[in-house]
Amino acid sequence: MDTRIIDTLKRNQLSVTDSRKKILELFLDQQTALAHADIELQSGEDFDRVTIYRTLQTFVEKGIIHSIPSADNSVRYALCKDACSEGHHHDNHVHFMCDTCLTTYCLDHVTVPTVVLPEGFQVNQVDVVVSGKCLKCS
Amino acid sequence: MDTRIIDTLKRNQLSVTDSRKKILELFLDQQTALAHADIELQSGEDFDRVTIYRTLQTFVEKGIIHSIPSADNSVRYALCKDACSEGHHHDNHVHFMCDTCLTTYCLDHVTVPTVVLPEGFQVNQVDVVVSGKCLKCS
DNA sequence: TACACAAATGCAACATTGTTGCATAATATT
DNA sequence: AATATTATGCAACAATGTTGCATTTGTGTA
Ligand SMILES: [Mn+2]
Ligand SMILES: [Mn+2]
Ligand SMILES: [Zn+2]
Ligand SMILES: [Zn+2]
Repeated sequence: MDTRIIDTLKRNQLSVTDSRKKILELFLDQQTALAHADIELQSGEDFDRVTIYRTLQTFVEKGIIHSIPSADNSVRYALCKDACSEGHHHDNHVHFMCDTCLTTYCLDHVTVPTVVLPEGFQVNQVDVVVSGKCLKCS
Repeated sequence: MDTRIIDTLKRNQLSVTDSRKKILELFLDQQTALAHADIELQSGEDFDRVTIYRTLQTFVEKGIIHSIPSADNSVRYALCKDACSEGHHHDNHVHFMCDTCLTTYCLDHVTVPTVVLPEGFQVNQVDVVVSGKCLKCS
């Protein structure tokens, strides 16, 4: 059942450990984004905070998850569904954060628009974060 | 010379205090965004950290400055140039954050595109944050 | 200008969040 | 099974953010 989890870890040359399996499982179970605090709470068996920080960092580097900017000093993370790889993220979809319940969604089917910048600015990545009321909170 | 500063404060029913004058001055002098830490450093005369937090919060509420989301857990702030007012921000321009020098720019002339969301999502605000290399770092 | 009221500041104490080094434990390789 | 490699947990620390309260400062009025 967790072959998908193990596969993902191995494909990314990561050793298969309890914390990595559990944290990756959380992301797979969830269709919304997770903050560090969410993981700390939901992981059940408690891993050290430091381990969670390091695991998230590793997953981002490997292109397993991507980070989502926020205006409230709490970055969230979500699974990469596209073909992201080490150092190369291609998650160009829009994110939605509910003002009420703070749930953050990856809107995989809403792609980020092209933005034309003034002369001199070199675009690396475009993040679009929409806030408002989600389906449940309307 | 600082009549503009005093005017802005009075127009927003804020009493004119040293810290508010100084912090607002910093924003007026600067064309880029400022994080809490920047203000603490640049304010010269040292105001208590708490005062800076509260001043930033007040300025955001009054529509004097707006906050800019980031993917690195450090929200930045910049002057509102549009007609923002208490509880009603209208800063619908794109922001640019340099990966190299971390400077954050308000691209006042680049307006955020319209984003069409799936059924059920109610849009309140759209934030577009572009990262890459700025003019100085190219 | 002096006074009284209202509001902002500074301080202390605390909470939360994030970072680093290192010994130990777990995993992968042979 | 033995070894080499890597991740984990712990401790100690740094940075960031929050709250209550006494004191100071600013504002409107006498
Ligand atoms: Mn996403
Ligand atoms: Mn701006
Ligand atoms: Zn919601
Ligand atoms: Zn730069």
